[in-house]
Amino acid sequence: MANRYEQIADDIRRLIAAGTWPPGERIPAESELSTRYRVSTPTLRMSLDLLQSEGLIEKRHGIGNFVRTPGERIVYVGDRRVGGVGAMVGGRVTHDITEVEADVRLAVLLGVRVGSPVTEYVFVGHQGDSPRSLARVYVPRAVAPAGVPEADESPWGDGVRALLTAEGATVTATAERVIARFPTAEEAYALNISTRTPVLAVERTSMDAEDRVVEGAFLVLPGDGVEVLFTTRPATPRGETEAAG
Amino acid sequence: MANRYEQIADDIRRLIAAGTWPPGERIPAESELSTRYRVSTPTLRMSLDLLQSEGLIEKRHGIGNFVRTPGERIVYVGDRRVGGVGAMVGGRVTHDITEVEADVRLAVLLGVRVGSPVTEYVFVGHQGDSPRSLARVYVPRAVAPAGVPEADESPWGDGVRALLTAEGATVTATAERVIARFPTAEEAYALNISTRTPVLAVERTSMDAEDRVVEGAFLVLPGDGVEVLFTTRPATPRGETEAAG
DNA sequence: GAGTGGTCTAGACCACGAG
DNA sequence: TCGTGGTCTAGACCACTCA
Repeated sequence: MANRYEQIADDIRRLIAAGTWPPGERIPAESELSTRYRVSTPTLRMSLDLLQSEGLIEKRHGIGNFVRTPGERIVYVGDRRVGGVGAMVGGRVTHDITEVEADVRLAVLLGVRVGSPVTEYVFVGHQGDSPRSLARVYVPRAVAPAGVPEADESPWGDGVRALLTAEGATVTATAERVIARFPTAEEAYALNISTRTPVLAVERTSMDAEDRVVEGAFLVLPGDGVEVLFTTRPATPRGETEAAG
Repeated sequence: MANRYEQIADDIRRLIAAGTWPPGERIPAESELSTRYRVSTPTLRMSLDLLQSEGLIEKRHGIGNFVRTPGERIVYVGDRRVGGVGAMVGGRVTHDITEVEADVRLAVLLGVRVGSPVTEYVFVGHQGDSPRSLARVYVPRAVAPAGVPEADESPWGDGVRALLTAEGATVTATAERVIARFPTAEEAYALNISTRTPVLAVERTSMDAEDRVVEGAFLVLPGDGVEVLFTTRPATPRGETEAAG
């Protein structure tokens, strides 16, 4: 026999599938649901945590829990960093540039010495009101001076790569390492998600022909609203509508 | 001010880093920790959930919580499916073959009609005692008859691809879609993880030269013990030792 | 101010693993 | 049997959003 909170998640999942609450609509308040299912608050919240991680509902603090529109996931396409189906449609990207010194983590990522000068570009991608991606892109000053990416509509830092090419540091290879974890407090705040929403953490390094690391990045993408897609060639996207069954 | 459970997670993280509890060792029981930090059970468990998702501790029901050995993550290498550093070292792979009919989800993945005959290969990769990967690999019967992958030490179904080549269905392109979510009850059971451990879910489709889908797979990898690596070329792996800082 | 989700309490009982 | 982690209760109070 399944746990109580899984039973409840199953039931709500079924109700959403049946169209009881259409996409975009608010589902009953947690207090009402916990009364209806005769469970306590933490138990009900475990159910909602499951549904949220599946991308079926979206939590909005102080407002309510909402049924997600299917296919609303934005797509990070590995290697070519091109927006996929619905990627950043009507979206907005904010960025910020700082000069920093490499800490241990950065030094390992970029293959430079601790304390080396590095340019940090922070991109926050928004879809509608909510932030959907956090990208911290780093370029060693030894590779290229700090520059302002122009008209950058990419939330993953494409503009930075364009700058690199202009500096003669063309990217010929990319490695991307992906793990699933919970966000740090800062990441959760920046992405406006709960600290208990799983995120995809992508660690990217770009190298030039001499195998020198010319760019590194830490990407944090909310698991409930983003997918990462890797293909061995340009590829025609197939059935992207299958949200999360 | 950070939440109480994040403060506690920070403190335990610091103690682990300081070597108070060496890798492989049990940390104090949850009841003791909740007494020490003067918090209730659910609060303390939220802290441990964070540490678990970072791969710092491993929970064993009925035994205790253990400090993970750093660099213990196994590596799924996208596109070429080659074990990376430490991948399946001393590991063991079990597999199981069944004839099934395509349900809706499978039909979408493989581009076949619902009810079409499909061969299902289930691989469970183990590292030491604990399962670390669950791969469900599907091949339409129209592409190739069911076959037994020989001496398959790959937990991702490499042997199946070898079979396909033998049948004249050579894979020329692969697309891999990655999301982060919580596991289903079945997945959590198969992987021996809690239902609140984030997992990486990889949906893979392999195509031949005619763009026919010759293989599809659903991979479920525990977020706390696996990473997914994608590179644009064979690549020499760099500093894989940085476990999860 | 009213309603919502987020955090937290101080326990209880169950399921699992080892001796 | 005993100690462990897993689930769950029936509340409380805080933080956020909107009218």
